[in-house]
Amino acid sequence: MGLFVLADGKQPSASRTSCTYAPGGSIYQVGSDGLAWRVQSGVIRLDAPGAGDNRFASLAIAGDVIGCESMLFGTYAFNAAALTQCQLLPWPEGESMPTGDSLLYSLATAQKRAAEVVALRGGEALTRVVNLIRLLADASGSVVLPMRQDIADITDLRFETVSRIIKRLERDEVLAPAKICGVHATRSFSINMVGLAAV
Amino acid sequence: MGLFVLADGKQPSASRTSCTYAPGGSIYQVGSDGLAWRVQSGVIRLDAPGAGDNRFASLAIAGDVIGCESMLFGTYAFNAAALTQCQLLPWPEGESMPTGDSLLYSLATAQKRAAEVVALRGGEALTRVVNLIRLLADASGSVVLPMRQDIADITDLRFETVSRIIKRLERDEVLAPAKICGVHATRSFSINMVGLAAV
DNA sequence: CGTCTGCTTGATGAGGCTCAAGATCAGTGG
DNA sequence: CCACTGATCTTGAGCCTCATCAAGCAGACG
Repeated sequence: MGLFVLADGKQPSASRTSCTYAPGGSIYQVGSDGLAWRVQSGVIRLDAPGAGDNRFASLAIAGDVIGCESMLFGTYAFNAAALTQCQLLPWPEGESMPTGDSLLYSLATAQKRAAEVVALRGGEALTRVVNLIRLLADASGSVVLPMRQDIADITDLRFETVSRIIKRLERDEVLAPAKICGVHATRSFSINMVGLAAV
Repeated sequence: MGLFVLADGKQPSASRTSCTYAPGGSIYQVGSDGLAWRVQSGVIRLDAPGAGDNRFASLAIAGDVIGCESMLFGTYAFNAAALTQCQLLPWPEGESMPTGDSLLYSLATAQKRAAEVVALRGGEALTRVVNLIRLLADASGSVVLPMRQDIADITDLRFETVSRIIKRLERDEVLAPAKICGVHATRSFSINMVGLAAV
């Protein structure tokens, strides 16, 4: 945890540097005002506020832009929370307004991401969890997962079911626990890519 | 396929007028090039092409912009098909490039729609179908539904399950069949709003 | 040490899937 | 108008996946 750890949602003093959030930290709340952000790393959960509860609405990962509705309406339309450690950069960079191309790119990315999230909520339970792992894995074959309950919210399963599936993937040697300093031991894995493809 | 070929083969009279598609008609295919469109009325299904099959990716209804990725990449990223009779207008209107505000608005709308579609794939079967009906109903309390199979793809249920649920809503007098000329008799309903709210 | 949060695991059963048969609907041609 | 045809919708019976409930375990932290 360094200079820009902001699990409480406060804004950094230097507005053009990236900000880091710890797992579970709230990034912004629906109805409040603030900047739009580009995700540099990590996984962010967007929720639509329901009657008292938070309904999972979407996922944002590296490259996605979140909170841009505040540029149009003045306030955020979702709650955003960090599921893993993540870094955000104010968006757009260097200008007060985004260019047309930049916006178009964000729109296309948002639609692609939405399609992926929709796919995570269909088909068998095992497939859903495996597809989420694929989405969150980095190129080097390691992955830091959100909590079981968050995975359950994303995939519309129960956390017990998610736990059983991940444990099964461990036993089948598709996932191998990989200790990363500061990350809960049950959430960081190295992936057997061949095994994952075979599932 | 030409830009203005309608599902029934007719051509529109002028290029800036809206174009109509019949239920089941293909609007565009992934990889082909063409304009972006704003949906004026009706329901459109976007699919991500999989291995031979079409995986449901998202839904577009009145007000949504579809196909804008072609403005950036030159080709469409999804297959689009009409689920009910629908009208499209080339987008942006009157200009060669959309304004920043127009794009921002489309981005915000897309994210809101994505959250709604995600919600349609979680919770109990009855809730999912009822929420889809709410989404598609017009202000006057009538609704034209897609085919059972398309509803099943959207909600990640089986078409038999969807059929049972809609029939149950009819028996509970939440939905009343409403004959509309040219629409399949099993897809057009008037809604008992009080009954629907009570489900 | 106790407490709290998150994870694992077992037993049980209900909701929705599967398979199968028939009914209805819309279009076509006699 | 009617018969025919293919597509769509309805309904039943049986079964399986996953939800539910419950108990215990593992780390983190004061």
